[in-house]
Amino acid sequence: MKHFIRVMKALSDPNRVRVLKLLQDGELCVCNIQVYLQLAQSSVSRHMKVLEDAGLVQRRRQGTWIMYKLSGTHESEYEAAMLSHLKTWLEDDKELKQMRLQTNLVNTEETVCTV
Amino acid sequence: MKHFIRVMKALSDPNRVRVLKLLQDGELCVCNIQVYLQLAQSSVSRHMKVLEDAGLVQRRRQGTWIMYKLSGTHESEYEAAMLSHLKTWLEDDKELKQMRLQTNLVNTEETVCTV
DNA sequence: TCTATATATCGACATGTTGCGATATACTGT
DNA sequence: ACAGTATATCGCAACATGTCGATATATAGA
Repeated sequence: MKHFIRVMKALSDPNRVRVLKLLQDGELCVCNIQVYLQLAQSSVSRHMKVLEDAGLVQRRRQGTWIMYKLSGTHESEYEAAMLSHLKTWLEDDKELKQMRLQTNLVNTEETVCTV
Repeated sequence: MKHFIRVMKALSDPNRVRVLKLLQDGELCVCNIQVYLQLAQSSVSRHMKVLEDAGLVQRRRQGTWIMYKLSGTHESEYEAAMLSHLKTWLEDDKELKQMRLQTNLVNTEETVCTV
């Protein structure tokens, strides 16, 4: 029950859902995510910790960057199922579409973490 | 997005998840749910409102009782998918098992809303 | 209409969450 | 070792949530 609640809580915040949708297009570092969410760096960092604790994202260090991606291995079936659903859910969301267009732009600029 | 968040928030509280698991065994009125959750009546009532607003449960009045059951028709795919998952999820939870055993007991006593 | 029962709503309080800026930590390159 | 960059953590304020008791509302039956 505890872990299920943790996953549901992680998915209960719009900004965290936005991150998960962004990560569907590929790995991102905190500094990039910050640009899309328009939040303070400390806020983004905390959201990412919540997502990681829920088993929804994985991190790896690449120099000074921390790269986040959707979790591939799953502690429980909850994360796997929810990440799978999110691939199709919210695809029509205008705000998310707009945000992900920006993702593509940033990914082609030199500011991206192309490691 | 708004509705998705509403569903996730509704599922982010252990007591509300307990209610949904209880309702898998059949319709229940607030007074019965109150017994299982061991909460004040006003608290149960508010939890039920959250679940209803999320489209997860349906209510019908039967005299002075309000009978709640898992929602059959769904405004969005989120509720349907989550209710479907919950049928198999958390089935091994000891605390939930214990609670649902009590359900069976209560359902055979005259205290039940056998309408 | 009056009483009893079931449920919903209100107000208050404690706790949890989200946001921020400031600061600490970790790594890179010089 | 030092400076620069990226990320995490801390402390605080604002807001949301969960709980309760008290009260309001709705229905059934006398």
